[in-house]
Amino acid sequence: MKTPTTFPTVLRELLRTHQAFLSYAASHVHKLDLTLPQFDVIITLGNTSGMPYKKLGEETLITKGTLTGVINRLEDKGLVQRGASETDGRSQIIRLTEAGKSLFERTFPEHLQFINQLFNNYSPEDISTLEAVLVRLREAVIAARSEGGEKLADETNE
Amino acid sequence: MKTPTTFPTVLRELLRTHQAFLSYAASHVHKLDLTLPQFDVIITLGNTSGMPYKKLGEETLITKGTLTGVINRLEDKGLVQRGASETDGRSQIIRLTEAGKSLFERTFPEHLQFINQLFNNYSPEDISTLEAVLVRLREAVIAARSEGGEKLADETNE
DNA sequence: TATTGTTATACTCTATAACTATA
DNA sequence: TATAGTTATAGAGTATAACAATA
Repeated sequence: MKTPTTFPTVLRELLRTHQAFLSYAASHVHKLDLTLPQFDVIITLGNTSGMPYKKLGEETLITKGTLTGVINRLEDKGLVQRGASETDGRSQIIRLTEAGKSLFERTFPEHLQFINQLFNNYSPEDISTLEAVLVRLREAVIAARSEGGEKLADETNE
Repeated sequence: MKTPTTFPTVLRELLRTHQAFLSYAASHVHKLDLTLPQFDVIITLGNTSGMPYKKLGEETLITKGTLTGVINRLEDKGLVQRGASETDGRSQIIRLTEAGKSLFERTFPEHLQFINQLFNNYSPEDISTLEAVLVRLREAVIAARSEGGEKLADETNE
């Protein structure tokens, strides 16, 4: 009698939707010969004039050791490039190359089209509701994460 | 002038929330010495009396070659076990061991508590809205996936 | 012949920690 | 001393294809 009955469904839906979405997104991205993290870097850099390595890691949630490899592969593909920072000798600025920009501009609308298609039968209100809910959800996640999650055990049986 | 302005925000939110959620969920699950796919298998098998290998793969969206490895590792940890099918000599039934059940029962409520915490300041209406939106979203994803995504190119430049 | 699951291969991501070079 | 990024290592997931056993 400890397990609440209100939330399991949302949890399941959230996880399953996640999975379905990620799985489809991955197959979509693979057609571009990119992995999900690689594509993430591309769209994060898209419409910017580049950003420091460190910031890129924070935005994409890719840890620094991993990020080096991801960027290397994108560099090998000619999609991004590293440049020195003007202000900090330790820092690297990562930006899209022309090829990278072109890829971004070609694929981002397509990606939006894909999303668009998913939201086909949603009313504008549905969309703004979803958006609002997602924003709050993310903030809650981030808050929970920075609390270290120790609170979890506290109230487990209530 | 091609990029619509209505959906990018939802897309960003969706992706970022995904990431934040997955990232936190992963760190949460790692405390149990499990990976996300492994935990996925555990909760998929939880509250069931086991299911065929094939069905497990369909539920978790893990492809068969990969699933063998995931199950092997869970078997090494003593959390799941394989059994022969009564009706089909080719088929394997995967179920939780006692240790696996105990883990599930211990951690699932905690997981719910984690989710619960995220939805702390949500009204029941918010939750049912989110849930309904997620269900529709997933259905759309699945529909899009089974269409093979070829439609994507069709209307890309409009 | 088709299907279930395993094996094999090659690549990518992940976490972690040691290391360098700048600050 | 602290920070930015790289390098090294080991483990795990991924896609793909070839394979064995059963249907």
